[in-house]
Amino acid sequence: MIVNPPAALRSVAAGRDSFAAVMRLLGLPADTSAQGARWPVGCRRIRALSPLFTEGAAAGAMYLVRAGTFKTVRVDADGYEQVLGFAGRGELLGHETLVGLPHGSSAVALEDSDVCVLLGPDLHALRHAVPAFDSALQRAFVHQLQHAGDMAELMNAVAAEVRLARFFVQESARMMAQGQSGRRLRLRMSRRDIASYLGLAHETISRALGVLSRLGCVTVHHREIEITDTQALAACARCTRGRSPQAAEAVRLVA
Amino acid sequence: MIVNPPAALRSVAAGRDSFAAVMRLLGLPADTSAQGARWPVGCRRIRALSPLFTEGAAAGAMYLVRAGTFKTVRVDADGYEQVLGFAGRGELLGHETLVGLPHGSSAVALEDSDVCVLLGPDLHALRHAVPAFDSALQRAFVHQLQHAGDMAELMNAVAAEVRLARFFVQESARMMAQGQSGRRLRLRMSRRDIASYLGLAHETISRALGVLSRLGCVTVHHREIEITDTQALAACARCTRGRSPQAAEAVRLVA
DNA sequence: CGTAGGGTTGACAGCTTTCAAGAAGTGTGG
DNA sequence: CCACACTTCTTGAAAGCTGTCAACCCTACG
Repeated sequence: MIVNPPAALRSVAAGRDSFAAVMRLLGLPADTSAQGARWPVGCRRIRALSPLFTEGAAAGAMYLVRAGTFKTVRVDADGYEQVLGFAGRGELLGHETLVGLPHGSSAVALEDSDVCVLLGPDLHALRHAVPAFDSALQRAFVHQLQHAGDMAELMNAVAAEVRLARFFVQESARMMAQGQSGRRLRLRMSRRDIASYLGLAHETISRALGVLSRLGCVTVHHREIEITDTQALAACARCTRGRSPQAAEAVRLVA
Repeated sequence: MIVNPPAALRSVAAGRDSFAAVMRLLGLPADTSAQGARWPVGCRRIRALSPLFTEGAAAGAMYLVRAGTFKTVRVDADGYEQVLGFAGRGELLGHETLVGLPHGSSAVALEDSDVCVLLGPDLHALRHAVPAFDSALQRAFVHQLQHAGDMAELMNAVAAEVRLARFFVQESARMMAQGQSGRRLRLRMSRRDIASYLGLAHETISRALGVLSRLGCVTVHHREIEITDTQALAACARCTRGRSPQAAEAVRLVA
């Protein structure tokens, strides 16, 4: 059942890891005695700004982020780059592999990153051989589907600061889910990426950052965001329509 | 393995169907001799405007739409109703059931509808017993994940007419995927639902309809939409930033 | 040292939101 | 069958926010 990786994968392989490591990354008990635990899994190192896979290409493997961050993007008919989401440690990329469809989006590394490579054939074999893995896969899918709802929530908010505040809240939650503090966000993506993700112009992101900063919600140093007032940030994120009264005041004071 | 449905389900049951019917709805060959083909499947009839399930409730079953249309909605912290999507014949609802999570959104019938009920325990059993069913489920998940990308595309467009045009294009594609003509769209949802789905005010939907109508892309009669110029509609849907020149002209002529 | 890319800020035009009112369709009860 | 109430849809006008264009600062890098 062990498959030799195709030449394209082997040439960039950065070593091998055991399947047990994959299970750990998926948040499962690392039962090294379980079936398939010793199954060798290929790894790839992707340099910053390099693509892991490209939209439209045949999906030969699914990837599990071991370290680093990726953005998934889709290029519109008129050449506009739409950011669909960001993936960090423990998240899956390339789910199309499971059903033999081509990749629906590209994945680009935002920093030097490491991924585990789950080849298509192995994927099916492991899913049947290791029920816990299958469950984890289903859980990851459901989480991603719920994330789609979160995205709608982001776009639903009309005011720019509200969208940005919701983005920070979601990122903070993601950090905390990984056991980190959640008060400090180190953004790996550019303002332009955030803008594309939130459906705004990148200049608007700058301005919205200024507003949230003036509100006392966050302090901004380049790409380091510190959430100084969780309550205020949450309050700002809560209002769906228009701006929050305080935010309007903060804007008025500058003008 | 056959499970008695809980009383809550039994009380609204609208009959039973065979598992082969489920397979057919999922686009699989109706191999009545296959394992599990005779497995009885409960059905429910949902009246217009009634909920199939509610956000936050424990997910006891997954549902396959046999007839009718549903909208999936999530209520924001401030009470605003966000429409996440629409589901028609052959589409799945309540995927959280697979992993034992509560429903992340509510599903409301837009017209009198029928669904097949796939109870949680049965789901797991069938997935293992019938590989083709498992594959179909994975395929449905991947499709839904790709649909999340389409949604980002919708929200990404800045101009209201462009969003609406993309919505029509997607709806038309969905009709055609079901073997229908795709030129006539019978909208089951209100303007307000479309507005929520597209992240716009419902008044803006009315105005955007007027623009597309004046452009000759579509003709509007209440909730009946006829696509009169597929090319022009696609052209309008294509431009990501701002309005198309023709659309701007159409708006200018009125004023 | 010069270039390139990322980030910030300003000014203006343009589009959407909001508030408001009216028209049109739907359903119920007498 | 009609009248009434109710919801949906449409249209108008003003205010406000974002997009765009532009200039500028800063850092990284060759």
